[in-house]
Amino acid sequence: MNRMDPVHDKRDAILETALVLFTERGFYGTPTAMISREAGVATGTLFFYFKTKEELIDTLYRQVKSEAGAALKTGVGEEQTVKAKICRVGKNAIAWATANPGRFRFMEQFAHSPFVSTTAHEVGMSHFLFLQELVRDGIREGIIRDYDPALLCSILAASLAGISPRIMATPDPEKRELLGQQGLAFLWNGLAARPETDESCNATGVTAKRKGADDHD
Amino acid sequence: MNRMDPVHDKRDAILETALVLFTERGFYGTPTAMISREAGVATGTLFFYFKTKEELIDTLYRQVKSEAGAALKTGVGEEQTVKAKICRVGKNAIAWATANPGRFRFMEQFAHSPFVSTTAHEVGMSHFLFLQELVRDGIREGIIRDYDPALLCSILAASLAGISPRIMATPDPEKRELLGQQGLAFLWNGLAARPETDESCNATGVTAKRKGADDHD
DNA sequence: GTATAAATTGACTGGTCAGTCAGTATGTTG
DNA sequence: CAACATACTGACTGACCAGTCAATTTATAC
Repeated sequence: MNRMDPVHDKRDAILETALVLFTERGFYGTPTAMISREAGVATGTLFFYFKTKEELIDTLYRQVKSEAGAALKTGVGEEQTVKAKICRVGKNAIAWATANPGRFRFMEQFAHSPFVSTTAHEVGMSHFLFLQELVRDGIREGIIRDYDPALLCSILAASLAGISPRIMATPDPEKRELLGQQGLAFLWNGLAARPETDESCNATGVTAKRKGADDHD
Repeated sequence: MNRMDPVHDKRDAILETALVLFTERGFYGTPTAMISREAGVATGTLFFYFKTKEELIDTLYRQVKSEAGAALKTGVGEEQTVKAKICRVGKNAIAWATANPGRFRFMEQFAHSPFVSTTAHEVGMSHFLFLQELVRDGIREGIIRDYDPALLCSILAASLAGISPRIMATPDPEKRELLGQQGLAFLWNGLAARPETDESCNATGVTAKRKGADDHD
């Protein structure tokens, strides 16, 4: 009986419920009794699977980070150029956040929180190291500015985290598409050694139109 | 006796202590008794100035956000062009975060936290609305890409928040300066309708060198 | 079927903590 | 001085909650 065993309905229910409640009410704002009740299990069951409440949120954080990292990587291997690869990652990021708003908000909230252990934060980071490699490749090829790769990655990650909520809050799918294109165009032009005046990521179909839906707000 | 009265040593001590403890240990992780003890006042005094613990963190959040907003604005009026103004804001942001790491981390941690009331979050946002106006001006002048201004501001804010910790973690002042220049160059090229290949913000002395200190890490 | 282990239950407890309150000190005003 | 208000104190309390544990059910092995 180990973690690989796929039949742990109650364990999964606890994790899923905790994700929602922690995001809505915070860590200490959510009693373990509430988690177990909502998950439909007894209080003891929670502590059977997770020694402490901290271990629960740590597991959750690791899981979500790992999922997100995997989501960002999908299809990157198929792309030929560094630019296309990075655009793919960007699109993946926005798509993942949009499809998993709960998980995205959980990460957002606990990314800088002291409830999650330092090691969990470090393990979480490790899933995004491939981005740094990608940036280094781009610099080597002369297609990305010769700036500090770690800095570029931080900006990239932070920007994607900044773009996503804006897109998630937009109901109209066309407007969403447009915002996504604009956001990615911004990022690519920030990175690019030879930035383009009017379009970006067009090889993969992401061409940021001037307008489209339109200025409001 | 009101909030304008400058002599409230104990109130100030409570706020300052709470800022540090909340950042280090989280909201529910910090008992009010610990705050009052560390601040050198009685438990009752804390509840004399703040009806509840929530009111304390709300006040704190508003105060820090307002301080940060004011810091970003300094000297912007003196600058002539939109580009110079935006670069000024960027430099101000990095300088403020570096000079006030405690406050920066507090904002970072509680920006997405449910402990801070919705209205406090809204009031906090309002201090940064001038940035959006700046971006609109730039678009009108044709110097900034005609993208959604709110989106551009979100990216700008998120990126600055992403750059700052990296710079704060760099001990060597020269390297710091370089990273700051690179970060601002990234942002400007993301925004600019006519991006520059090799430099940015040079009017105000922020020219991002190719290398300088160097790749390590 | 019997034995052994894993999974699950929920009443219970020991400790913690936000907030109270009755009282004291420190002005301020007439 | 008396009367009144503000500032401040710290022991106390009622509620709440993480984690325990003895007992029960379910699954697996022989």
